[in-house]
Order: sequence, then structure tokens, then C-alpha cells
Amino acid sequence: MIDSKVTELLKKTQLSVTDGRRRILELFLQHEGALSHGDIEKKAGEKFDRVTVYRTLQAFLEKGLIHSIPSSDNSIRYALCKEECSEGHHRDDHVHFICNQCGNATCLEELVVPSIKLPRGYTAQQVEVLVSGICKSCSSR
Amino acid sequence: MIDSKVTELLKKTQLSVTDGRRRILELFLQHEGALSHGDIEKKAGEKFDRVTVYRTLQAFLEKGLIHSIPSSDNSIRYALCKEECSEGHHRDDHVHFICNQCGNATCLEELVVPSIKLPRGYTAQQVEVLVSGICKSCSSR
DNA sequence: CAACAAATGCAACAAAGTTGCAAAAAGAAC
DNA sequence: GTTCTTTTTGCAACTTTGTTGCATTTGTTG
Repeated sequence: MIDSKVTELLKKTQLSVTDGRRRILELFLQHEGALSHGDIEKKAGEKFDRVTVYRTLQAFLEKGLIHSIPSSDNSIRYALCKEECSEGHHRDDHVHFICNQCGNATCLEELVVPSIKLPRGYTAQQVEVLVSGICKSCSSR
Repeated sequence: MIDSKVTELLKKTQLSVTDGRRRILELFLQHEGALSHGDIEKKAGEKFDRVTVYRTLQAFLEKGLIHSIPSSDNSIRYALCKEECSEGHHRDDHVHFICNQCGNATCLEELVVPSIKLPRGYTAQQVEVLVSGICKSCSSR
């Protein structure tokens, strides 16, 4: 069932359905939270080449299947986009949370980023809000 | 005059005053906006070893002289902290702006990040707001 | 200006990311 | 299903980025 969803998603974005893409997309669907390139390599790396992972993430990004979450420690993470996203048209306007304890990153889809009033002369095209702290599962331990 | 400020800053943070540190700190003071490791290497790299740049930035970060600005393109940038920052005690609560045209990053010190109300179970320790768009100097051209 | 502590440069590595190209797999047409 | 075309993959080679240990140099302190 998750398998058919994977295929459906790939078809919808006009990406040809290959083992690698299926596997990586599956990882995103299974894993609640964001994944870094490294994570994916670890989880699927024995079956696929490093280069394939790079190219797959690249393709997913371009097609609007996933979006990237900035980081200040050189480990950019990626997370699934909601259905409304498509090529070029990202609607990636939620807050991202990174746990300082477990290191996991999650999309807080229910929290829309606030609009920021910029100084005269500046034009905003995208706003990213990155909150770090202690996540739900870490604080309940 | 900028030279004495550089020395003063280093002294205040109990870093020994060396040519490399002076040069790099000078770059930050001169250059309005944030600098990536690469930028610094380009601007000062012929005089100093790559490793020195890494270690200097590391030291500046730890002492609270600079703070890092997350990115989603693997080019973390650094910018000078305000005076109030010190070891451990960062007061780095302003909005960061990245220009999609010229690529420069600036601290919008006058814009304090909004407080974000998180879902139950989450605790915020830091909030980072990253706005991208067109900056002042690019839009006036 | 000694004596000590700290920072630097170098070399050697490890890890991350990129590119070109031949082989393999997917998609389309019959 | 077979064939043809297009796309993707894996591999190799390479570039860039980041790390570590150690001897040498440079700063700091009295």
C-alpha cells in the first residue's frame, strides 16, 4: 500500500519509476521527520551508489517532492512536501524544528511562518523559520 | 583605528592576538554582511593556511565573536555578533536576509525574531528566521 | 628576555560532492 | 512480449571541503 503511494507520487511528478527512487521515497514516507543525505546513504546506501542518492534528491527537489531544511552544521535535511507542492511551486511555509538532543528535524506543518515586515528596499520571496530546542519525544523521557 | 578595535575585541575575548585572527576579524569589520568560509579563504587565503581559517572561525564562534547563519546550499555564513554576546551567551535574535540575486547575507539587527508558539511538548531554545529575496542594493539597480 | 602556552603551517587523511561515460533499466510503440 | 528510444544508474576519476597530529613559530606573562 505504501508501495502504490510511492509509485503514484513518482508518476504524478513525471519521474520514471526506478528501484532507487522508490526506495528513497519510501524512506521519506516511513520516517516521520527529515532526512539528511547521510541518513539516506546509511539506510539505503548498500543498495545504491552514492551518486544515485545525490541525483535522486536533486530530482525530487526540482520536481517539488521534497524541500530542504537549512542547517548551520553542514547537514542539510530534506522532508516530503505536502501535496500542494509541485515543480516550481513550493508551498513550503511551515516552521521547522530541530531537536538539540536527538538531532531529529521535523516539519511543524500546523505552524505557518509569520510574515516579516522588512526594512524599506528589501523584498521577501521566502521565509524560513528554524526553531531548535527539545522535541516532543525527548521531553517525554 | 579599525586596527585598534580589532585588537581590543580579541583581547576582550581572551584570544591571543595573532596576524591571522587580526586579518580575519578585520574582514568581518570591513565587510558589511556575512562571510562564508570560502569567502574568507579567498580574501585572506593566500596569506594563511586553510586550516588556520577553520580554527580561527571555530575560536571566534566559541568565544561569541561571530555567529553562524544556516543555509540550504552548503555555504554556512558567519557574521559579527553585537557587543552583548559573549562566550556561551549569544544574543543572536535578529532576522537574517539572503539575497537571491547577489547572494549576500545580512543581519537585520533591527528586526527581532518573533516568538513562536510551539505545539505541546516542544520547547524552544533558539529561533532562527531566514528571509530570502531581493536586497536593498540589488533592488535599487 | 626567558620560559611557557598557544597558534600556525604542513602533511596526510577522510569525507562530501561533481562529472563523463558506458551499461542497464524504464517507457513507449508496435 | 519484442524492439527501439530515452532515461537512469554505477563506476571511476576527480575536486572540494573538512579534520587530525605534530614540529615549528609566534604570542603572552612575569
